[in-house]
Amino acid sequence: MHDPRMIREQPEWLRDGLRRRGQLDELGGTVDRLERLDADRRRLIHAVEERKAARNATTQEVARRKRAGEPADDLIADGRLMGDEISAMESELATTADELEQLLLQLPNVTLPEVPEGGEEANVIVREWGAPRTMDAVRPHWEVGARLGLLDPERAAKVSGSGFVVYRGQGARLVRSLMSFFLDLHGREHGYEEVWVPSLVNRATMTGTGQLPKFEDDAYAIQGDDLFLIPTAEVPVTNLYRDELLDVAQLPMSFTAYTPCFRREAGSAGKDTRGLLRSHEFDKVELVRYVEPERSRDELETLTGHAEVALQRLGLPYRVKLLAAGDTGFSSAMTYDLEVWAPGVGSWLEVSSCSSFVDFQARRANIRYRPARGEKPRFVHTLNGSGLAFPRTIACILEHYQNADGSVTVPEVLQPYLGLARLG
RNA sequence: GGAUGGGUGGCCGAGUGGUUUAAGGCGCACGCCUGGAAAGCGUGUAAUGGUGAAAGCCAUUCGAGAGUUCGAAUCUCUCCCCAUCCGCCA
Repeated sequence: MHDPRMIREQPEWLRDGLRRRGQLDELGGTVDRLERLDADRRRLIHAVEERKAARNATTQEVARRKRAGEPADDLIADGRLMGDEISAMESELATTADELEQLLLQLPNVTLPEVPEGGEEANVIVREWGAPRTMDAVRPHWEVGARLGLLDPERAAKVSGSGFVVYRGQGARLVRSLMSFFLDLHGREHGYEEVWVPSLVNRATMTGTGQLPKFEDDAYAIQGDDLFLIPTAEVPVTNLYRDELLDVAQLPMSFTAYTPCFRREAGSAGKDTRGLLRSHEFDKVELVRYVEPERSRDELETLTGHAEVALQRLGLPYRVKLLAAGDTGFSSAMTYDLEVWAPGVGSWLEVSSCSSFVDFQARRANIRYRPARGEKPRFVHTLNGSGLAFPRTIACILEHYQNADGSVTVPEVLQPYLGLARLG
């Protein structure tokens, strides 16, 4: 969410942000409407507060006369009249403020100046690491997984439906190994505090990070309890400090968490769903940072670097893609995707998305800090990124490390966790 | 699921219709004291919105919403959340 003050102070900045996302035609009218609503709102506030100040003065005088034993009936009648005027104007104000907020919640974040304009065709590969393996004689991971008994898609469909995964035997242990490896890497080496958080969260939490109200259809809701299954650990972890005022000495704060992630994937049914490419439930280790505003740009590089180390240790060739404005998520100001080459599928798979949200989430979630004693509280900047998502990482391991005999060499860094050098 | 008790500023906590314009404490800042420090003493210390060049002024905010009233932290209603105990239970 944006600062309402920005509507009147920098409406062109907002319009330009929408233009760069390619959404000016769609949402430009909203900005016009917001400008009118903001003017109305301030006019009403002014009028209401003037009446309230007058009523307060009257009320004080009534109190004084009562104590002095003097009659006050005339003032009480005045007060009643003012009360009626105030309620009329207040209800108009409430309508205006409510509409303003609803519209404001619909506007995406404005991307940073260095983010290229346009849609996904304008994405930029900023660097590459490792040598992609050719597709010759490499089977896709679902075939490898079936042959080695790592996956059981039929029974997954039976117990849950399409879009769910059952890992078995060495496959199940591979999942557990990744969880330990990623948490150890970020917790012990990169200095993140490891946290273990609920997978069910309330409505306020989902609103704080921007999943609600706009994307309610994408989330699984729990019948009868107004709770939601988290789509990512970003949601509970970023909301740990919702409605808190932090001391500047606490910053930066960084957390890493493993959680399952649940996504309805409404609207993407049938797209890239083979094997482990896209499912309704998957596992992920997430990185979340709370930082001072001045540092958030640098911190995005730091966080992205931490996610990259995970891929480097696994020896998987990847590329870093800076998303163009139109491809950047609703809440994000700048996003790098990490994509790993999957030689069996023959495409780059997104295994991490690292974003700076600047103050967009902190404003919604009301996470502030005091820069120095006596100074006004400011919103922190929040960042997060996957470090990493498991299923596509597993897909790439099964393809990149595939041997001619159908077995798969376990990346060296995972061998102590898995207790195996080879799958199959 | 049942019972009881709660939700007040950065934190703790008093407060049952009008000097609450939210007491007091902790923490913090500054000053006094001191060789220096601690202790002690004194002073100050909420957020948000509106307005203003600024100082300031005005308004709002005591879990949320609605109501009663000239006036609500305080009374009424609805809802949410938390704690403890009981029940159930991995």
